[in-house]
Amino acid sequence: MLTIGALAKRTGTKVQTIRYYETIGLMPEPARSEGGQRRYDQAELDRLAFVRHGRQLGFSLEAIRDLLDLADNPAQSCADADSIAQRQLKQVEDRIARLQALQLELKRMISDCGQDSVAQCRVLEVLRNHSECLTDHEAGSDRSIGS
Amino acid sequence: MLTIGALAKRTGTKVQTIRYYETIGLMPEPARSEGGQRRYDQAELDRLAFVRHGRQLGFSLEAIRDLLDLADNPAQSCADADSIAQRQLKQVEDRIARLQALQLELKRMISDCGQDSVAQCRVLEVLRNHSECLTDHEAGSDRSIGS
DNA sequence: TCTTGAACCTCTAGTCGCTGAAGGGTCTAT
DNA sequence: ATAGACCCTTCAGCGACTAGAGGTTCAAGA
Repeated sequence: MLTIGALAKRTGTKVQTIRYYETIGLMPEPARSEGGQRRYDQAELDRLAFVRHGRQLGFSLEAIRDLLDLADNPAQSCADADSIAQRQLKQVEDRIARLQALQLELKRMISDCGQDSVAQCRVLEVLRNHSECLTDHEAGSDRSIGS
Repeated sequence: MLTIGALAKRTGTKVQTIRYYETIGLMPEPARSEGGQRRYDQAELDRLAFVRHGRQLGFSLEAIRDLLDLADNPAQSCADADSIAQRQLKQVEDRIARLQALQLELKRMISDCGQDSVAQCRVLEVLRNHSECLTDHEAGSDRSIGS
């Protein structure tokens, strides 16, 4: 029987994060000690490890919820899990492409900047004039892979 | 004199976002019509364009605030603007590296999955066993470039 | 001049995935 | 018995918006 602190240490999660996962129903309500403290067993440790690993791979909590459901029903086809992973891969690839365009633009902007006075600064100039950019960098939404 | 809607359209920004920028002091309080509606001039259009372009390049609003200050004081050296841009470039490069590691892991995970039953699903298996991963993918914080 | 309806206003709350802090209670080792 | 490390709940905050409710203003057409 693990305390929440021990579970946190073993999975590299913060204590508050575990409680947060419980409030949103991603982790089950655990057993409690006499005094009301949470006590976890192996199944809960496994589940949390699964969640954390999914997060490290950039899956959203919603995606992880779906993957957990699949993992809990071992009879059915794994096509669903595959398609969730495919979607995630595609998102990662899109993000990489977008970031590489930004990287190019930033490099160009910086290398042109001779660190003169602000009046002729390339960095500021480029920000002022989008037309000096090579790419569109419209940028869709991009948030992910927390901590 | 532009209405907020016209300004939004010209800069590709949502109306609410402009008002949000005003509440956090990134955009000045504009003039108002008799009836109390916001009215913008060219200087404000330029400023908003600068902000949006900075966002597209992945700068945080804090970084943009600093860049705006620099742009407003054209006498001083542009080394500061340069270093803000350098920092941004470094962040982008780190993010790319991390995403590429994820990409590899996801690809490996997916290609091993023959879409059999969930019991043997590679995707779920990999999530269960971090030890099957090639990389550490510890992942620092990663959020950026909202649109 | 009146009316329509699109666009504007303020204010509040929600998004995602946590994180931190306040103000307490519990557990365990000495 | 007591110290102090750990645990509890609850609430607020982060960044950068986004959405909605409920009301007002504006410009154009009849």
